[in-house]
Amino acid sequence: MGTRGVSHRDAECPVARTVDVIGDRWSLLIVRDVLDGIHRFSELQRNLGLAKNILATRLRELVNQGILELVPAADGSAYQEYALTGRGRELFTVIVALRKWGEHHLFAEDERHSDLLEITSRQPVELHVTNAAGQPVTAEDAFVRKVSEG
Amino acid sequence: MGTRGVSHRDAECPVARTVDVIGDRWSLLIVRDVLDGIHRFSELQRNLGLAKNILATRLRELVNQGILELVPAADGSAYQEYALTGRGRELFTVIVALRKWGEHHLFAEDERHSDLLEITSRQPVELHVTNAAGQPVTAEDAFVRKVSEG
DNA sequence: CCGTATCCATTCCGATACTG
DNA sequence: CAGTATCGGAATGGATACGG
Repeated sequence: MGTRGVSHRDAECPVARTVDVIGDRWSLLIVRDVLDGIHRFSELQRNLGLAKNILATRLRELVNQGILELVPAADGSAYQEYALTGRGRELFTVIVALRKWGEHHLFAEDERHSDLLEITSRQPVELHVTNAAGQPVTAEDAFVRKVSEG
Repeated sequence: MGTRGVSHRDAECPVARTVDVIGDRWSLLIVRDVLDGIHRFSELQRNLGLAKNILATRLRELVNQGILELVPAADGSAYQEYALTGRGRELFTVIVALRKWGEHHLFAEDERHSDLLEITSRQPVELHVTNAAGQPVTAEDAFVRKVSEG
């Protein structure tokens, strides 16, 4: 990631830059796992089921991007573990958006999936696109203003 | 996409399924462009700057996934163009999440980027993760309940 | 436990040429 | 205009062996 660089026309598009940073097959799943409390290399490897060299590469890139950081292990062991930075933690919204879309469109009626719940209420977390007044905004209600259009 | 299949442990995770469907380098950018009103093959190719064969493959997969569909060209020409299905249009929230994160974390202070505005108010669109009462929920306030944990 | 080094297979991508 | 066919190179992924 980050090595390819966004195409010329996409230099000003935040979507393109984000995809360039975390738009591969593993980065978002790693972030998801760390958000879920999986911090150790071996746990990540076991849970994701990918080869160690690939995991090591992705983790290094995520650290380089300032999304993860290495911190002393919480259990007091001699090792380090991976934690989200502030920037990484804010990928929460991206994970939630992916999750909600998948829940709605990639599961059959009778098929069960994991749920993202608020800890206190134990009710599902919601995601809303709104205007400044808090009213819902759909794709049809919005447009992209380019930089050149001031 | 969709050919690799989610790993065994991830079968119940909507995030993993979504990444498996649209988690490559081009699909989300194609969806972004179609959301922005770019519907024709040649326009997509020019705007994204990718080879025609790759674009053709991606478009075919997105159609197979029920995210895009071919419809008669709006300008009355003999050709067809690509339009979002309902399922595809709902990727709007994913695009907004990617955009917002990119705006905040991948642009310097003095660097300009395109903006996503509500048409009527011309104010930036907002994204909120909330509980059922509409109160903000952060990553620390939420947890994933697995299917096995009923 | 947490990686790195190596090797190989597969996939992905870009450029080009071609077709209806 | 909207693709398909082909080819070569690059990136990615997986398995295994090894080291601090």
